Amino acid sequence: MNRRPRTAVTLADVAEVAGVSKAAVSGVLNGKPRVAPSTAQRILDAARTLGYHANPTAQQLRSGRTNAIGFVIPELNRPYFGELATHLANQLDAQGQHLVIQRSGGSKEHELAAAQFAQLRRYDAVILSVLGVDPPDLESLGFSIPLILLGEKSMPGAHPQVIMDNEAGAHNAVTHLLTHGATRIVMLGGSHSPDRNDMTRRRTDGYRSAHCDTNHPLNEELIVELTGVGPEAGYHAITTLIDAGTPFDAVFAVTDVVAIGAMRALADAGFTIPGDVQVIGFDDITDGCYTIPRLSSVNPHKERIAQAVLDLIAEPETAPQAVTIPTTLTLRESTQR
Amino acid sequence: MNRRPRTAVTLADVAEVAGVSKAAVSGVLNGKPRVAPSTAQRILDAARTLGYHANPTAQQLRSGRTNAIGFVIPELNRPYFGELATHLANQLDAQGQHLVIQRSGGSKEHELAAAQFAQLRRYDAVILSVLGVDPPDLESLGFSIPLILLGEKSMPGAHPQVIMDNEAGAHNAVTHLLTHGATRIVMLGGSHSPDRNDMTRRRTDGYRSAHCDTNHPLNEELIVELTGVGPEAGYHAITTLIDAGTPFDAVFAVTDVVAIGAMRALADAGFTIPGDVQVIGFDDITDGCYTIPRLSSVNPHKERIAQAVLDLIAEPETAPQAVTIPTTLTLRESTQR
DNA sequence: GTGAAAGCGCTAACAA
DNA sequence: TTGTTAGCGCTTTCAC
Repeated sequence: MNRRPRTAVTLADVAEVAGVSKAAVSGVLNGKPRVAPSTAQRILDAARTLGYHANPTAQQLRSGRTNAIGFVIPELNRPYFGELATHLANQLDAQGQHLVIQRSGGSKEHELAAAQFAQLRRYDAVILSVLGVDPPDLESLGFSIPLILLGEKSMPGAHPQVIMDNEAGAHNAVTHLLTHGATRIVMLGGSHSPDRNDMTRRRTDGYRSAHCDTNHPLNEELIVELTGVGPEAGYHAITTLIDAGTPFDAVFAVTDVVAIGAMRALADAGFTIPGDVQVIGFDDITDGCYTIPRLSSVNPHKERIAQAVLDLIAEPETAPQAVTIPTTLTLRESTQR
Repeated sequence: MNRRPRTAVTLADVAEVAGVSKAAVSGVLNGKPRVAPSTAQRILDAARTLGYHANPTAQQLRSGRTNAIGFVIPELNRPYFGELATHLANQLDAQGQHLVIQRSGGSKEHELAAAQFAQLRRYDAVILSVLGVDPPDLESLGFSIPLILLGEKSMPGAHPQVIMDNEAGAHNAVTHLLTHGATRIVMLGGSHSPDRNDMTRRRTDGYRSAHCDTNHPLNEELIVELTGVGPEAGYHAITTLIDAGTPFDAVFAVTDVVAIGAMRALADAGFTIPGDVQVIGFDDITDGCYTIPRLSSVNPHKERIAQAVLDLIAEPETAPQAVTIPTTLTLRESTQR
């Protein structure tokens, strides 16, 4: 009478129909050649007839393995992460795994953290884009699965990490501007507080060092903090700057998305790009190839980042603790030649 | 000797330290007031001291519940899905659930389907953006969890669905163009084959009916099929059209992303927008507010779609089988007033 | 108010 | 070559 325990067909059902043990069914379905071909065929037939599908939850509880890699990102609608995720997913699909994406942001940071991090134990490994998460937080969570940090700056801790060379990238971009006629460069989305250790801060450091290395004066008023990460933040900040009468002849935006908002604000105010104002973004997203003018940008080499992450996952111990991926500068139409 | 079964702290460990049963621990941790306050406190202390985190896999196997909703989308770097996912995630976070995103596309469609759909059983419900999945496929998968279809056209089958009113949206957009000076409108990303039943086809239907209803002649040569879904596809198609000398005075693009590529191609060829050529896209993505000129678009009301999906998940049976969300037209700068 | 026991569906040892 | 057994870590009756 318990042929249908709930609604789904279980492995036990298949075993019963095929007249074999559950172990035999499990073996055949997982490609372990433990039984005679005739038995295997009988099992396969029974499974198909019943419409059996393995319960991944039970499989994981028993075997400890999933074929899923979690990727935790701060926002779901950011082109940079979308493109990076695509690279990761392509590689993982090819090796029979799959990528699963979750958002870490949302309303309150830490409230989510507690509940959400627990859920990450469902994955074989987790790629975590660190923003507000501090090392002590991570340790206190008692992470038992491989965790790869995708970050801005080397963080002390026991987890391997792939870090983008933010400072060098920003340095190159700003140096290019300074050596191509710019004297007053807005750092759009920069950071004034020296205690922060995030992407914003790292890129501002590069902005500063570029001025220093080329003996250009640096105006703190040109380092503009942003309240958001979307194009509207860049648009609003540039509009405010123009309205205030602050002169500038270039914009280095913390991300391409922000740069796109900035370019719109410049166009609305009647400035030409790159004639009146040059613009460089960061991330080299695809959208930048279709803006008017096409956006020059710091290319973080997402495909290399993805590869480095997967390598780190593949070789848990032997790999170096922190891999830094260098950036290059992609010049398009928003900067002077 | 089996105090540490593996590496993680289990509920049994907490029970032992607190000197209570596993049931008591489980109850307290799940907020079920079954024990005395003093006992509860002891359990909480023990859990914190040991750094206990519940194993979600085991919880699910036993209780059948996750707090995760799966969202399966065709590509990871499409703004429309990113924005829709953000709406869904915002709502779900607020009610203690979380959204998990996976890609259905990738290399081969059906090969993935088999392995991947099985994994979806890990979720309480799955929101599936249907593209190449046919109804028979779905049924054969023996889905045992609530499945919401997010689609273009009502599909026969047992699953509730939220459908975008593609045809009406396209009809409105094209009618606007036809009544504002356009006579030769390119349907960029249209479909010639009448047997398809996808988004492409639905929007082309609206394009056709708009011509018909307003007594405008329709040129099949202006219905251009695309090989991709990114801006490069729109860019390439428009460039080809211009090179071929095909005259046109408006473009209705199947998505905003394609429209953005088209606008770039028009600019490169020296056409003004909307003076020489008007452009309307579909999806009303945020990026459209920052293009030059700002992009007019069919607004599918993603927040309403998200709400409808969640309503359908919340009330499994009582809800209507298929909900259609109407679209509106958002006019910006890429069309004539 | 609390504990004991019975599994959820599966896999990995060990027996046969 | 195959079947039996013992759990993975948790929730949930049911007894006390």
